[in-house]
Amino acid sequence: MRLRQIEIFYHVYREGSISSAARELHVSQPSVSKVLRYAEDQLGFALFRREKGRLFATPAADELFVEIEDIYNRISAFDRTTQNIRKRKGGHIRFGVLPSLSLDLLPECIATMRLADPEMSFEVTTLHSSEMNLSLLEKRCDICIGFGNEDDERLSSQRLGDAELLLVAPFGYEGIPEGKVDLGFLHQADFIGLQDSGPAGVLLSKSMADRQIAPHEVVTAHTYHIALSLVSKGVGISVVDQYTAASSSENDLTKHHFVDPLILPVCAVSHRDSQQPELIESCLAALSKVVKLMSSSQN
Amino acid sequence: MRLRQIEIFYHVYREGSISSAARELHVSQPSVSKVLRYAEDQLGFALFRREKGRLFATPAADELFVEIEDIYNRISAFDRTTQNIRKRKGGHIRFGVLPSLSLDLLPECIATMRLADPEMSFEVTTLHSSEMNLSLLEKRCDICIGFGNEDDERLSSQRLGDAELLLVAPFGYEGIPEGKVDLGFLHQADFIGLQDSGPAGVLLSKSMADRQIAPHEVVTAHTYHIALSLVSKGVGISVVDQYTAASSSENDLTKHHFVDPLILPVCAVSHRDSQQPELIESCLAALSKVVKLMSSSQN
DNA sequence: GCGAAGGCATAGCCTTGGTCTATAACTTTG
DNA sequence: CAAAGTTATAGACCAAGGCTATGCCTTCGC
Repeated sequence: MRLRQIEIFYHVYREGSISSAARELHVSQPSVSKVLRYAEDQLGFALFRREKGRLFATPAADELFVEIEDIYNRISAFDRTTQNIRKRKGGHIRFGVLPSLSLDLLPECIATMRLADPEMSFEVTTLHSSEMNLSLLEKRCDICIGFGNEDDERLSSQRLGDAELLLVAPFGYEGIPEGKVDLGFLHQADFIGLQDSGPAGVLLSKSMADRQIAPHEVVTAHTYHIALSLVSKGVGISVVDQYTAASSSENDLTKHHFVDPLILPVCAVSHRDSQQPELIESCLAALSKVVKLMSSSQN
Repeated sequence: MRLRQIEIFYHVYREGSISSAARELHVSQPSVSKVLRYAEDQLGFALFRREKGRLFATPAADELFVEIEDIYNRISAFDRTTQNIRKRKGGHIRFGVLPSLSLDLLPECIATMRLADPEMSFEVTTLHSSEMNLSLLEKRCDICIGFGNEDDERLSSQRLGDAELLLVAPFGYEGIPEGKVDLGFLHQADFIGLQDSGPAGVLLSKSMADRQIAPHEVVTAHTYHIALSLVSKGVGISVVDQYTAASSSENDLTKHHFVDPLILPVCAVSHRDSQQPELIESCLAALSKVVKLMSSSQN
């Protein structure tokens, strides 16, 4: 079936009539009539029964429409994408970024880059650490930003700056010292852990294991949002990176640095043989600048 | 962009070369070359850079491919559907059925109907009670089977038979009487409830509320499978319909009728103005027969 | 360094999908 | 019974997309 035939079937089915489908598509009625008829010939079965000069969908048409509706919507989306590409003046970068960095760090970076070059456009997808490499290799993204390094010959990684893990506790949580907190404070404490938290989780677990610190994990949350909400409700304390902590809208919690800071590299990873190396390069430079600025202003 | 252009772009991108895409598509190389060039002209931007007689995907091509890959897969699926329709000899019925009826009752029905007419073909989707009406009205299904009646002018419902709710308990659960059990047995018992369990849940809650029976709901499960697994592990007791109980692979549990049986109608609902009323009618007759047979053999 | 092999592009030709206008036939409605 | 709506057919036309033949460029092996 040709695309035009799919398009016409879609409209005729929805409108229930050839004439109004033709009006909707801004073509003549015989044109639609002929294409539809031709499509049926090719398919080898009827899509509509003609009765008393009216159309009635056959069971086969009902069945096909279920699939076609979906295809049609995607093609419309695709057409919009081509329009966007055509209208673009400057470069276009597709970011893949950790959910925790998507609310604070990346918007800040994009705002800055847009100031430098208002013609540029951007696209942002949130990804988990484990999805980033594949996404870059399949060229679904141009730059991924996360914690930690790539592990693939075809990718190149650049350290943008550091992210520190902070202790977050409900406001007025008892026993928290002024100033910095020792990691040992977590021992036996009611703790809210994060499932699938990638490099940040690995660093924290490892640091605790080294010193044989074992918190009492009362809840394992699936998102940072839930974890922080639980903290602010007094369920327990937790440890998250500084960007997550900063972007949180919860205000019933306090943030604390550790005596021996837990530092994660914030890295931007990109494909080595990008088709637009200068553009990527300038983005990475801008990102690096913004991250350093944000880190210093936060302390 | 034409469908043929999408197809050709898809293969050229994947193969990385016009010639091998042409071989894959069983057409000549100049043909592919020309269509691709034409597509680029229409789009208004290049999809590939030609360098030293080789092709290199542009960033725009990377971006479009992400969407096209998906569309292409769906069109392939659509083509398979049209092939299936063309090859069909007898009728075709699309069932929408509750998960709990999909493992035992419906397969039995389909087996019986295929014996009666080996030319018929079937399609089965599992749906929740709340989705059935919409699915019928949008003609995504021909017949839906669930507990309870339709509530729409355009649909017609037929009672196939009854389903009884049964008490399921771990093997050797203490205090269960021989023979039938009173609903009051549930009072204060460790109970495994079902979230979103539709008419069955409504009937049970209502019966319990009438008699002020309040079990201690220790777990709320999201699927019958999990609930029955929990029961067999001794976590508590539960109440499910007879078909779910019959289809369960758990063998560490016992099933018990209630003194005052909780009966739900098993109903088949279909669209009033179906395009194949005789077919639907004969299916409903067969369904009704099988359900009655199964009910009697189970008791 | 040169010929062979393989990649892409162009030219010329043909088939067919999809458009139009004009017209006919049939149904429903006033 | 005419008016207005529907679908179908006929004939003309254009462009999308297929083919063969050919040429040019790059890369590879001798």
